[in-house]
Order: sequence, then structure tokens, then C-alpha cells
Amino acid sequence: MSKQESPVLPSAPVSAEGEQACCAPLVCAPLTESEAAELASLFKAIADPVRLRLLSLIACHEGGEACVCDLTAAFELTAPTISHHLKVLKRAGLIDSQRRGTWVYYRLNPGMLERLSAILGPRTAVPASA
Amino acid sequence: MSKQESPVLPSAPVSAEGEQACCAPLVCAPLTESEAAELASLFKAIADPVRLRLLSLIACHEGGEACVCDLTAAFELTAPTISHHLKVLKRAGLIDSQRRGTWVYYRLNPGMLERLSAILGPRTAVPASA
DNA sequence: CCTCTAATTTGACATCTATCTATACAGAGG
DNA sequence: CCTCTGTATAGATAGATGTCAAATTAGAGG
Repeated sequence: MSKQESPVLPSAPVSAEGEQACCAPLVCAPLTESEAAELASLFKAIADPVRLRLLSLIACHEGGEACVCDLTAAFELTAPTISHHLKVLKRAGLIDSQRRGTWVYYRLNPGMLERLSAILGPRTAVPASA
Repeated sequence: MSKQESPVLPSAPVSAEGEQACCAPLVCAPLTESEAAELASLFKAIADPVRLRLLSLIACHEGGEACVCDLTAAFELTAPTISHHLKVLKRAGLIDSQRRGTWVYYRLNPGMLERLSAILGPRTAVPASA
């Protein structure tokens, strides 16, 4: 794998000044070129109808994981195409896979969607008071 | 304009049952084909480093709006290219423009980013208690 | 070892997209 | 009216991307 973690994703978006983040990172300060590039590649990963449905199918599947065979069956696309989309999602760090016998199961990488969400909108992280 | 509002974006993601939404729409139930297509076209609009920076620049600019001349100056790209990206963002409903004299000003379309955010993550809406 | 099925990789191809140059449009000011 | 500046459109081109068919890998089970 060429890259796994995205440094642009704030794990703690709240500023250190004791005040809670005023707003989403995107509207707090202009993105730098490299931040924008990192973010864009993440959004590119989900900016596809097949990949969005894959994410959704995986997330909604019982146990939070889904076999490739289930996923492939949900589309009118060939297995290699589904495999390609899964690879894109995996490379973006959004999902992870695990082989069990003949089958391969995919599940959401926890936190990734929420972090992306936090980039766009305010107050997405769970309240710090809790 | 061929399309303006995206029916897939929930204006009120909280369920009517008095309970707050369990999770993001994406992980509540599998997306339908058309929902996924709608969403994908929205995410495609922001899945570009230049457009992300444009959104960020506009959002951070004083008065919440920015002139095309300011935006163009922030990149090493030609004016037509910037104009193209602004058009993409506008067609997606993310920004809106207003001509004042010779200059054209762009501003964020309120709520759009938050709605996108709500698709991905839980608890994006501002707390109802506030 | 052979075979069968599940999944991925490879390579090709058509389509889409980001960018540029050149041109056109819009308003301000001689 | 003409010209100048700011913005948008049109057309062209290089590169990225989604899809498929064919070939390959991985494990299960004769």
C-alpha cells in the first residue's frame, strides 16, 4: 500500500485555546494546497454511485460486514468491477478486508466517515462533554 | 439549469418518532440506485482540490463572499479554469453568484455543506437544545 | 494432484474531466 | 461610440476513470 493514513483529517478538531471549534475546518481557514489535495482524494473515493452503495451495503449488513459475493450480487456489474471499487475504497482507508476461508469480508473502517463528515459540517464529533 | 434541488438530501434527518436519528442515512439503510447517483454527483463536485479550496476561500472570506478576481489570484490557474470550477460548484447547488457592476461575487449556499455532512456522519445537525 | 469456486489482477477501450488558448459577453469610463 | 477590464463560453487536448473479458491467485475438497 502506498498510503494509509491521511494527516489532513483532524482527529481532534477542537482548537487548543479552550474554545470549541467555531465551525468546520473547511470554513475556519482556507485550505492549503496539500490539505485540499488530501481531502479531494478522499472525497473522490466516495464520489461514485457504486462505491457509495457499496459503503452503504457494507454498513447496513448484519455484523457490519459483507462478503464480496453479497456485494457483487447487488449490482449488475461484473466481479472485477466490484473488486476494483472495493480496492479504491480500501486504498482510501474507508474499508478494510479480511479473508475467511474462500470468502473475503469487508467492513467499514470506524471513524473515517465521521471524520469526513466533520470536514464539511459543524459539530460533527461527539460532544466532548459526554 | 437542468437540476437544482437534490431530493436525496434530507432536510430533517431526525426521525419523527421523537428519537434522534440512529445514524447517518448512509448507514441506516442501503442507498437506492438513484439516491446513490444523486449523492455521487454532489460529492463529485467537491472531490477536486481546486474546488475544495474555492469553497474554503469563499467561506473564509470576509462577508462570506468572494470576488472571482480574488479567487483567481489564489491559484496558478487561468481565469477560464477557475470559472469552470465555479460553474461546477454552482450547478451542484453549493454556491451562488451575484453580479455587482463589473465584478461577480460568489457565496456558499447555506446548509448545503451541512447536509452533505449529515449523509456521512451522525449528529451533524446543531443540537436542538441550543 | 486435480478441480471447482471465490476473488483479484491485467490489459484494453470508451468516456469523462481538468486545463489551456482563443473568443465572446458585460459593465465602466472616456 | 470606442476601449478597457472582469468574467464566461467554446473548442481542443492530455490525462484520469469506469467497465469488461481474459488470465491469475487462493482456498476447499475430492
